[in-house]
Amino acid sequence: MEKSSFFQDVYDVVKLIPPGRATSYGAIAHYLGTKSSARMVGWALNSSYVQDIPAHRVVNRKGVLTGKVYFGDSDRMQKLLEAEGVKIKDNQIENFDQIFWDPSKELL
DNA sequence: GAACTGACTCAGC
DNA sequence: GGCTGAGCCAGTT
Repeated sequence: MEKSSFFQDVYDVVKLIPPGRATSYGAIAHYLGTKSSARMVGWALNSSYVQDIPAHRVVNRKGVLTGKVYFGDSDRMQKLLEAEGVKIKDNQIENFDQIFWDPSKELL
């Protein structure tokens, strides 16, 4: 972990996401300084789903649970979010604008 | 060591 | 207004 991995930065930010909140790949990528690498953010989680990363709090810019299928069960990601008070409608987060957590603003 | 891929995002048509 | 194409970086093959 001492290795300066772009992934490690992603994990750290995702872990800092408070319960009941969610962020987007682009927001994390922007916080890291590279808005263009939004794909890497999601991919980072895919490569490290085995770790204690609350990846269920990370969704795409539309608030859709794009990676829910990677959790093994399609409903697993949704239930995790609902357990935190996040409303999910058709695999999409309701009031996403309200629960949206921007690391570049919250963490500063 | 080079090519491919990948849970996204933006812009153009 | 919805779909397609191109771009991004780093890990995997």
